[in-house]
Amino acid sequence: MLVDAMNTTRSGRPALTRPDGTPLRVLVVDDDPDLAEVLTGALRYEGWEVRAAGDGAGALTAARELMPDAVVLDVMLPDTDGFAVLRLLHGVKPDVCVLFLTARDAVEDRIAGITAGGDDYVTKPFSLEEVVARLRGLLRRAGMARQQEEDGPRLVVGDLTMDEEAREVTRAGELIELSPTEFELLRFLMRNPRRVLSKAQILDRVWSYDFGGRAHVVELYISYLRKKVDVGREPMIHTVRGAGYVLKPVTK
Amino acid sequence: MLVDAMNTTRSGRPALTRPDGTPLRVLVVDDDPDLAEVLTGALRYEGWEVRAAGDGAGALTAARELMPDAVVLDVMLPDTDGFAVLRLLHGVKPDVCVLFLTARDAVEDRIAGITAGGDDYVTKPFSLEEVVARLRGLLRRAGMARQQEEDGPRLVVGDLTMDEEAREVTRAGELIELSPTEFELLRFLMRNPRRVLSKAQILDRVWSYDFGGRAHVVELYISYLRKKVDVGREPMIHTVRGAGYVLKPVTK
DNA sequence: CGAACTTCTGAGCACCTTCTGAAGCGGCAC
DNA sequence: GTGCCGCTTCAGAAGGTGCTCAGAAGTTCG
Repeated sequence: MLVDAMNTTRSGRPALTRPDGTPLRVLVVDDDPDLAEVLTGALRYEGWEVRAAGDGAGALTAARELMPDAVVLDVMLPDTDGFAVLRLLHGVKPDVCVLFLTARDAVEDRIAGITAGGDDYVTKPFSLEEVVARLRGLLRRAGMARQQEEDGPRLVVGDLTMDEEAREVTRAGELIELSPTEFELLRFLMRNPRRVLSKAQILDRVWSYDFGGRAHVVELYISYLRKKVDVGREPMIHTVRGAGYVLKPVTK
Repeated sequence: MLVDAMNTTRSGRPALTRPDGTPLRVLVVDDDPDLAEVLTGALRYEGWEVRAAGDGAGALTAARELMPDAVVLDVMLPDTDGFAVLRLLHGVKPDVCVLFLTARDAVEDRIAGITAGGDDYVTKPFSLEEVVARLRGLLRRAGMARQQEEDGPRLVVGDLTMDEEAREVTRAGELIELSPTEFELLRFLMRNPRRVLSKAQILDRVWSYDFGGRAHVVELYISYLRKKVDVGREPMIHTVRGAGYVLKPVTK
């Protein structure tokens, strides 16, 4: 029963689970407590079991207890560097997936080789949608996740489809080209179909956590999306005045 | 079921397996822990079962436990040299394949003698694509691997084909001449069709692990490839702004 | 030893993306 | 009907990304 409750995200969506149906286990390692808190919250929202640690030593202890399927790991830690932690983690659990967090201007330094093993990284500042999407991708490719949806890495709402790996979006079979932000916004909408999403919610999920701008950008990007997704067709993106936006399959 | 899950690489590609369908077993022997870690990760990503050792003694112990199909062996080890280890390994498992890792200026004549026996070598610094490709070739030639794909050492995407052994590439039947780096880049793309590959991923996989340069070279080599592969034809190499590159068969 | 090739760097350019501000539109309340 | 508020759209600035060219340095091969 407990397991059953944890099989569902707090948002009501079916959760991505381990093959045996229990929740995926994720360890968050970052020395910034605020950031760790935000990440932890977002991953719990996905229906996953999450623990946090603030340094390499704590990460190792936590990993031994939790035996996580994946680790979200800041490259810059107070006591050690990410590469050493990676080695230790692989010692604890050889098949663990790792998503590195790294500063934008530090991209070049020690990322070399990290993506080679199938692991991935995200540069700060990042959006929560991106972190979650990367993590889902990692877990799916590693065979650690059981796909509850039918067709894997493909999102489908009505005649609108999104292949996350190929980064391909089609409506009624027609290919649609999207900029990175447009793509992420649409992904968020498609992962929450028929649910009204407020501008604040969208801003929190799709834009980086340090974005100072206003909700106006959301309106702007919705209009961009409509031009590419809805133009000349029955609209799927709807405005709910005073509440937000919804993506719905066309009903007749 | 477990075996079945392991028959697939983490990237979703069908794995090269042992004749009985279980994962190939590879032992990595190198005294540089970072390098061993990267190699281990890359080989696991191929869907193989991997163990690592840091010296000759460790290698022997690990070999007795794992009974590997292949060994990736650094010629320079702290306690002994690779050739002595090789003799010991042959004592444990006479038919084991060996891929030597050697410094560029090392004694080439001794290596040459070894390769006559069917084994192979790669000079440091190497790219992971090269190590993986050599290993696949070794295992295939030794009859230790069952090819899950139909036609063995030949990659096909749309009307583009690559014979890895002959180093021959054709598009629509026409022969295309490529430089070594161009060839390896295209191989990586062809082994991951319809998947967006980031520049960092490409850099990690196709360029040597000690390459300090920037992602700019990837753009440059993509442009070289386009000139040879896509020129005057329907393009197969596509740029996904802000994400990376994809190789796709032409769709109409 | 020289020629051809391969690899990589740097600079310049064009285009794309993102975001701001301002004007326009439309529904809803009064 | 009128005015207000929320949403939409336009136009443009600023910065970023990717492509290409030219050339330097290193390598291979005859």
